[in-house]
Amino acid sequence: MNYSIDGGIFRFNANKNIFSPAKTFDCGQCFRWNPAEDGGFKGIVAGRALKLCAEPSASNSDVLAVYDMSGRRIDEAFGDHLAGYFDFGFDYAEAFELLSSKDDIMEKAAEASRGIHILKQDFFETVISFIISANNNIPRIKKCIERISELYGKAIYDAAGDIVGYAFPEASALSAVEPSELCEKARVGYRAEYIVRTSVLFAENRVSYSKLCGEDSRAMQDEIVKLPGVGPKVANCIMLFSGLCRGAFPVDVWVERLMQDFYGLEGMSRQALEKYGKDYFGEYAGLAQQFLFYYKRLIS
DNA sequence: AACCAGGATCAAC
DNA sequence: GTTGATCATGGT
Repeated sequence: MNYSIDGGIFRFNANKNIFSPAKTFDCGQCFRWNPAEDGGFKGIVAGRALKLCAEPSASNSDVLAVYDMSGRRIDEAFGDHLAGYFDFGFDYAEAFELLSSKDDIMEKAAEASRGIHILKQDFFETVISFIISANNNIPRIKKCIERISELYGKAIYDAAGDIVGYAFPEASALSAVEPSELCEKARVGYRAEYIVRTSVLFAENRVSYSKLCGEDSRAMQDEIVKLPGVGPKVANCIMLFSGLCRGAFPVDVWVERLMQDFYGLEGMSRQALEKYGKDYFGEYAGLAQQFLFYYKRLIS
């Protein structure tokens, strides 16, 4: 194990691949983490409002502290849950070395992306979030998700009894919403019907994380693309960012461009690029995609 | 005012 | 199986 945990304080073994909250939250995989005034981060995970300490500096690069919004440490059980959420059990150093040896571009992208982790996010929340992401931009995606949470999610309170945030809604709650209402109030546009129809499938237990996690990645993707509003790109995002499959390789406009610019792959369909990425980068293709995505946006 | 945003869907070929 | 118009919204 490359970390220990005590009362919400994570201590890492000193190494060059120390977890970077800033990069991890900024690479487009999650939508409910935001920078705090003091350099830390605030976010909602599993129905809890959390505060992370500032990005570890050079002087204390081995510590990460997590608190609730009243400044209290989180309990042990939730600390274990967060260790899974932040993917602290995975050997990023090994994956880093493997990918860096692929080519010079990936080596640079990996170096720039050092510290990015692939979060294991709640399956239903990830599905709905990336349905919203289709043909949309990140600031507006975040606004839509916050509005949906405020409208249909449970309120989260601090020690003083004040509301400090809203959990992402249960499938049963979203499944009962009228699409026209979701469109008007949450401003999700034509995606409203997809969101409700998909939520119904979850509420009826027609699809679940536990049913999918045993399958191979092909069968997994074939099942997930059946969800309304979910195509190949969104399905790959769901598999990657909910912890189902590290070999997923989402191809969007950015990846399409960078595969042209970085690797000279012109005139290829997104489906062809997805296959190319999975074959070329292998079992950690999803991490490679995140490195390239982060690197491309960094230098653009 | 057109164009774009971490695309999906349906019809037409 | 693969391509093209269409989709609602807000920012530039």
